[in-house]
Amino acid sequence: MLDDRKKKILQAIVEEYIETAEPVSSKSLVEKHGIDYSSATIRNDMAELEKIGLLDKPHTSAGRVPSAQGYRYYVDELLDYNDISVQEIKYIQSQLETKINQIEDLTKIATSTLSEVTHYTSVGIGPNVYSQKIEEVKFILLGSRLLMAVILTEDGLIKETIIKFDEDITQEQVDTLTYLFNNKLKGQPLSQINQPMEEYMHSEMNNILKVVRPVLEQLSKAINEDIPVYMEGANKSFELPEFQSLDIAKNFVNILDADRTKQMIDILDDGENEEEIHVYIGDENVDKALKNFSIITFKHKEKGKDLGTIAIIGPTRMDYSKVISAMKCISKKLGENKICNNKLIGKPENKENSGKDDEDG
Amino acid sequence: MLDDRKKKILQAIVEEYIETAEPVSSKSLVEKHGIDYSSATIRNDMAELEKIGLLDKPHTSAGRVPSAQGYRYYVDELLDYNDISVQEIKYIQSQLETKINQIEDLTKIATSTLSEVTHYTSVGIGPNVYSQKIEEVKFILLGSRLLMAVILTEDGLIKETIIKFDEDITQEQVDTLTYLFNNKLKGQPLSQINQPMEEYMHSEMNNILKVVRPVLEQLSKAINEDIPVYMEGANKSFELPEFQSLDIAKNFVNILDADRTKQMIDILDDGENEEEIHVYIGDENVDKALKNFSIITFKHKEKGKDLGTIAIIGPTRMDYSKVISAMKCISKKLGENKICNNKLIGKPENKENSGKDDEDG
DNA sequence: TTTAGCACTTTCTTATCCAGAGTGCTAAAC
DNA sequence: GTTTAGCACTCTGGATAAGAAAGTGCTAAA
Repeated sequence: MLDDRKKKILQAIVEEYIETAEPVSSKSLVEKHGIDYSSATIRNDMAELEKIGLLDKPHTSAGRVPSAQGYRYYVDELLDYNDISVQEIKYIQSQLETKINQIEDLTKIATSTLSEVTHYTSVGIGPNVYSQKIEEVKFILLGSRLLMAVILTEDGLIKETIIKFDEDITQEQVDTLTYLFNNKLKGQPLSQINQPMEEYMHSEMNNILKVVRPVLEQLSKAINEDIPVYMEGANKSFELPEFQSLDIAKNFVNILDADRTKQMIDILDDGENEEEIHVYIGDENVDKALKNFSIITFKHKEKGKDLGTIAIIGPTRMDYSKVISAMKCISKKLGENKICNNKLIGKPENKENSGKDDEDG
Repeated sequence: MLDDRKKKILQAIVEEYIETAEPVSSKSLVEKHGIDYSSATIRNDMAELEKIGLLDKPHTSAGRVPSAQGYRYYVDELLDYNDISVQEIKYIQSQLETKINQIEDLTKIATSTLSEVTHYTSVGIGPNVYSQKIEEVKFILLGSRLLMAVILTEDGLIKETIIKFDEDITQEQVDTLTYLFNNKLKGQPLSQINQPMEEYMHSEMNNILKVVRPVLEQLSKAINEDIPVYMEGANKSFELPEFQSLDIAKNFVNILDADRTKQMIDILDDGENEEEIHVYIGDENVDKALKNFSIITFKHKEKGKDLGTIAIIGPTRMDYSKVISAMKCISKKLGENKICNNKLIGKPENKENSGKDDEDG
């Protein structure tokens, strides 16, 4: 355990470094942070903090810089969760009050709002489709060879995709399809849409198989590929001093581009069971390419339903306090509004009757 | 007009510079490019080419570098349109043979293929929705307060959006809606969806107005916002030597991020009437931020229908020859396949009967 | 018209020096 | 035992200079 003075020193160094990006000297702590000891005393403490691994030294005659562990200690023990101004709170609220029609839109808005408020790069991904359960599948004939499938999940997610056939299909076939799919798939998770269906269909109705197969193919393709990814403020990161280093800048672009989808989802959707906000500092990230970056994720849930994940990616010298405060503010607002419970899929709701919360059951 | 030797010199300088990114000396032209004159002679020619404005000199004792005008001359007069290997052609063909269900998917695939082949950053945008004419509008009730609208255009574009209501709506209302919209909008361009409709509806049926208004709002929102933008290989650009300059790198990120959508569309959808491939070199670009970059656009058309635009963005020192060759190859393949004419929207087609081309009319 | 030759210019690299900033340690003060 | 003043030591970063390398432009000759 650190004594109070060491805590104060560590906090001051972290905050000063986050603000200035310059190594922090013992003298500046006395002068700017009101730590009422001589610089020599502070130097002794700094040496010890370095020995424990909470501080680093770029070179002998430079000031100190927080290590990854130092940031970790700061985040776990010293953080201020209210580092957000009234204006910012109001801005967040106004943004999230926009009328939205789909959960994905909400994730998108939250992603850009978060980037606006924090001035960091944010990435939002849609909810984990795989585990969601199917409520209904609708098929709409758009042309004689063109079919649209709309999947509604119990969590209120809507996913549509288009299937093109090589031959004409009839409304009758579509009706059979609708019956079959709903009969078999209702209540099943989307991940189940692959093999078992085909087998089932095979035995069930042989003559409709040529219709079923392309539908299945396209459905699983849509489920696997179409997880929406939103990104905001990639350019903001380039204004940060650490992006003077070409290597870091390159690395960053590589992370965001290319397999950003897969990469991110793999990383972000990892810790399922714990708190809604997670902080991964520097080399705590599984991916080695992220060793100079920190990621803060926020999983948007409502009554246990996964509604998407929003993340901030920035240098390890990140304003953790600000980011986490903003996330908590967004989280609170989302919770208050209840804009994204299953009323979104159009179930009747009694606006004025606030007496009873009609849950399913 | 340039004499043959000067042309040869200009071409050699452009190509050498594109390859190496280093100013080209008179000596290297003799040694590496088989121009059979002494370096002094070449120097004289180079001085003249510089006087006409086709070459630049970073400083007195450096070699020469093509100016924007120099690249322009090269592109207009000296370009090789077959700068693409058999393997690359095969790769392009294999990529474009993937089964696709929507025109947008084709644009997406073409965008990534182009980036793969050229190693530059490519951007693809969907067709210009605004001018497309409506073939049919379908409404599907997804829940008691949730309506999906699907717009089919004459060019085979499919655009769907979701409208959420504050009150329950009935199938009857939806039917009326369908009748009204199709009656009024068929054959109209999408841009017409805004005011006139509302006025019409107003006089027509007063009691359905509360349903019509949100539908109109959401439809025009969808039309205005949802022009898909695909980007591929942003990270590839960062490997180029010009991206050592932080300013250029920053600029690039700014162009691609933020208002990339608007910016790009404004720039790319400019020259309507001319050829399908356009080259904008350095300060030829309207946007000043692009003065260090060149953009090559390729408008994908079929029977006069706009099916999207694909662009390559890179430094002015770009392999124009390679990019244009690849685009022509993609263009040819797209034309051969006819995968994206209006058969895509499911109209019957006689595969074996190649006798008559059934156009509408 | 072309070319050999050479002076001139500019960049790039390397070395050296010096000021500035900050630490670590020792010995004294509290 | 804790804190502090003082000072030697270390490392960076900017300025300056010198010399090598690369290329040009121009002149005079082929």
